[in-house]
Amino acid sequence: MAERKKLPPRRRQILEFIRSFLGDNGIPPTIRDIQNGCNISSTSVVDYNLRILERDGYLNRRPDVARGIELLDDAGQPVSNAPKVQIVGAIAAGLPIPAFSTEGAASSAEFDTVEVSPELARRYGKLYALSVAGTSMIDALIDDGDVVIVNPAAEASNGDMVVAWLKDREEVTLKRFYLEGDQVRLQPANSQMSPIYTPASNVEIHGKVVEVIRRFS
Amino acid sequence: MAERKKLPPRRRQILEFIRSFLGDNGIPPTIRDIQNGCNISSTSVVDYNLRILERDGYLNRRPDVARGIELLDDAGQPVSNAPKVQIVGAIAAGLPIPAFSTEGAASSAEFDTVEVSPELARRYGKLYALSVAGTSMIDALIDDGDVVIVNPAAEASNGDMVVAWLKDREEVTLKRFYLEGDQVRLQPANSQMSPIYTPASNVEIHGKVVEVIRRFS
DNA sequence: ACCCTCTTGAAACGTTTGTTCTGCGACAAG
DNA sequence: CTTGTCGCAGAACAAACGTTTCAAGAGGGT
Repeated sequence: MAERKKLPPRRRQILEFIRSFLGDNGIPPTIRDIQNGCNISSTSVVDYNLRILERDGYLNRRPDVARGIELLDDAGQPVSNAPKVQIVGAIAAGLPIPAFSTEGAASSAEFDTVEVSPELARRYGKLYALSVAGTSMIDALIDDGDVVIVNPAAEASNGDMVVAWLKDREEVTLKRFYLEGDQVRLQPANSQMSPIYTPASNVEIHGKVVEVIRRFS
Repeated sequence: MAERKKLPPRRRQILEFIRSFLGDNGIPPTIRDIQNGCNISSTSVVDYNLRILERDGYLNRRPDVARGIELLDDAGQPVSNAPKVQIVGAIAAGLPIPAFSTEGAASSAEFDTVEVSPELARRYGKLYALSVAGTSMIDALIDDGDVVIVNPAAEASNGDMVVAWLKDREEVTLKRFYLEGDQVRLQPANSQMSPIYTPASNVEIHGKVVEVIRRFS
């Protein structure tokens, strides 16, 4: 059981449709939803393929239950509908963020992801995440291994924690943002550290930090 | 529309049942699921009450669709099936945690809650959360306002971040736990701070910290 | 008493939806 | 050629499920 072989296009299509239907509607599709969504001529074909997908561990089916399809992940666990945020790179002392291009790579399994609470994803739209390598952000109470959730769309207001790109130093930091005339003050969370003053033209705001997550073990 | 009045017991019961059914099965219940689950004698009674619940903004119904019930939150937004963790109290310098009784209060709306990623809830079973008041945990890189997710069931192993109750001081701290003979060493995350050494009998481990969440704005 | 709204009860109806049966064509192995 | 498996097609069946209708009790106000 649960032999995850390579999928024929038809079954890949069905699986993909179930995923998107679940995302759009919050409930699993019926056999006939799948039939229409995948341009299949008969419900028996859908049933046939679902049967195989179940045998191979891609999903569970509750017999005689409407919309009884339940997707499984690689570990055979029920898949959650929690939004996943891509970890687009690591942020480290003085190092630029690799692969920052938010567009282009529409591939899904390319990056690591973190699950965030649906509430977050609802409040802000598109989010991305950065993992923090090293203790360079320790003054912002952010440790090695922490994950920072960033809202790229937002305009920064005074007092916001932002991901700031310093052009002259070619480095990224997490600081509180204050615009003072045409100067920018970047204030570490730790008030004992001194702030960075720099011309506004030297600063590129890459986003607003909305959450920091630290996992143990 | 969406007049959220006080609910009669029957409708409260139905709403509660839908919530728990959704948590247990991942899909919404049918009319007859509700009928059986709430010991109601007729489907028309269920429909009658669902109709009112929809009018008052507690849920949406997709007409003629099996399991077409969608719960709404106070803001009229679709409610997520993300697990919610109760914030059972605040943890502050030297202050005991109020209302630590994990049992007893089975009421749902009694506490504030935080949504956590389903993955967390799957890995550990029951979780609770503490909000941190004040900067007493700053040495553990935990700020004022941070929320700490705790697994109460776990046995603490050396190196785990734990919620420790110090009987003699009558206070709670977050430290890394090391059992050394019959002594316990509680090590602050900040290595510049000195650890606490105390007899094992003086320490009560209230749980293992599995995640720290910091929200901005 | 009457009228009114809210709520429950029983049953039936019709759609939605999962299931099953039979047959067909493609293709590879023996 | 025969056999077997895989995938598709069409149709019909049966269970699940939302919906509707009609009736009646419970309480409150006039």
